[in-house]
Amino acid sequence: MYSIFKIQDDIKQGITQSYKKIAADNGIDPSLIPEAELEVPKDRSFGDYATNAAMTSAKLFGKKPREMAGLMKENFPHTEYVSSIEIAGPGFINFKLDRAGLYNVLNEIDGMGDNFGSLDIGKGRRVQIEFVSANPTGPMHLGNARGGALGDVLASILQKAGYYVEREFYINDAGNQIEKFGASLEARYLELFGQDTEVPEEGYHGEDVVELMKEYIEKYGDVCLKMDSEERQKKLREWALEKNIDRMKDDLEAYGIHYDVWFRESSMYESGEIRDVINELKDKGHTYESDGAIWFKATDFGADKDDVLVRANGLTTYFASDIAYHKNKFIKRGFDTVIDIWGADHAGHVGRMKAAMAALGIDPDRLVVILMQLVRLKMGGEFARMSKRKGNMVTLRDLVDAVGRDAVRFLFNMRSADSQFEFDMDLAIKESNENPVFYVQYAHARICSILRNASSIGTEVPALADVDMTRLNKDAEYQLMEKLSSYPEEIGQAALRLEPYRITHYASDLASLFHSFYTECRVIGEEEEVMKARLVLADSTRKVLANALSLLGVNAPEKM
RNA sequence: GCGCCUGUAGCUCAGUUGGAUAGAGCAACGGACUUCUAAUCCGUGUGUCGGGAGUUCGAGUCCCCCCAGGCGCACCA
Repeated sequence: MYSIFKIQDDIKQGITQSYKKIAADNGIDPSLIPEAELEVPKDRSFGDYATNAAMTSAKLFGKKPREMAGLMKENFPHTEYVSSIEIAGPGFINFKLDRAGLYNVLNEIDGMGDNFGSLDIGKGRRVQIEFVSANPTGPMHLGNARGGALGDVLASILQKAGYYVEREFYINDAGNQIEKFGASLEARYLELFGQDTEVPEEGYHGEDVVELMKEYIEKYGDVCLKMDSEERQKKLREWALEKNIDRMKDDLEAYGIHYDVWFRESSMYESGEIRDVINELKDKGHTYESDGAIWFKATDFGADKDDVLVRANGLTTYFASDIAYHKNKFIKRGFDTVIDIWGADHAGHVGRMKAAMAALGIDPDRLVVILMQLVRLKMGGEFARMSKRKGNMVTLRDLVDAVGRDAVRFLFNMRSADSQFEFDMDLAIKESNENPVFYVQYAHARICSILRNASSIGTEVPALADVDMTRLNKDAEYQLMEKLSSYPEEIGQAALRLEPYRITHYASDLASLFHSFYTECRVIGEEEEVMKARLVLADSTRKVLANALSLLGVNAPEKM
């Protein structure tokens, strides 16, 4: 167990003991007492930890908050880590820690290596996280880039927290949009042979479709000219889909994302799973027919409206596929929890999907949908309107090429999913030197530089047993150690609350404390014992920075 | 019209699930390199927390009503 958790437990137990004693003295039923809550005071000069326990329990004990706090302080047992207790404000109890307890973190980092920060709160539970899942009808856009950064890092965090995690990409390679894609391909194909055709109004008008057909003609010439339209579209569609899927894989790999599973919607048509799930819902009486279509009664399960499973023309909807897909995740593959990352424009879909899960007997709480607010691109001081169908968009690939993989991943993980993201392209490219990611990477490179210089004068990072850690006694050093020791807690928070942005913030904070330490405390050239202790501290910081950056999928350079 | 998300410093955003005097980065200004990387550090200030009412010892945070922006409200995905 990490020392930070031991210390917190220590204080919580102290509070509980104190409570019990006071309860006994006053004849109060101890089971009524609320559980102690620890918090970190906003102003650290108050102490390392604080509790509002006296204020929340004052009423129960029939005392004034400050009086209650005084009693609790008197009855607080002696513990290993707490060095002083003070009462302040309306009745806060502030705890200061014995700073020697902080040195433990250096041992933990040394002993655990890359596993430092790992937790077992997941207890091996199986989590699937599905993200990006862009239509294979063209290149991926900025929203996909955001979803990719969020999903990939969240997956890493959950793994670190002890969950079994699979990353999955759902390929919509069937259905209505794919038909339109085929029609668009055909139009461009014929157009390239001089025929007078037009891309359908609702089709895909982007230049990438033309490029695809040029490439196809280069390879296969006019073989599709003499086919009938249906066959031709099928041929072109199948070829283009594979092409696009391969390209998405390449682009995502370049972005640092690797999926465990690429799941095709079409596979569920072949296996019959879509038909089966529709029949299951029918059999259970959760459907009805209206205007020739088959509807799912989502409103029976709390959704705000029903939705169509089978259209009047006999074709199944995306919704039907998605139900079958999620049943596959939960039932066939047995995931305990499924996390989907969707754009905010799919918000209306959430209630109906959960309703469908409930109808299938799956606890809807096991499906967690993270709604990501949309990304707006600012270029030349204006917000660009983008559309895949119109083809006037900046792609994920463009972004990664222009701004750099590290910066893009870091930037997208700086904000919570439910804030809108304004991506200023000009700023990202022009002023990328002022990007926060470089600040963190620079801290890492600086440490590496110290270690190199030390090595060049014959000094390596010493074994911990040979180091007098009490030589680390400056404020900058204590603050750095405090931050290092809070890393596991930060992982836990990020995992439980599904908030990857906590890790970018943590990395920035840690880098900042290191830069301050660097300015205030020299390493090389100091007295031998001080140098050794600081080498260990610097190296520990380097390891944790690299650890956090690796969760983010961002490089930790040794030189910059 | 209804539902979801958002509104906090000039800009971009945090705010530990209701706690103490509301924070950080950027931008602006002033300092700091003969010494381990100045992509750095130190200092300076700015808030009707969109507005109004309410809940209580205590509200940026919770309830209600408005205002503004984004996204939905398809036999599209």
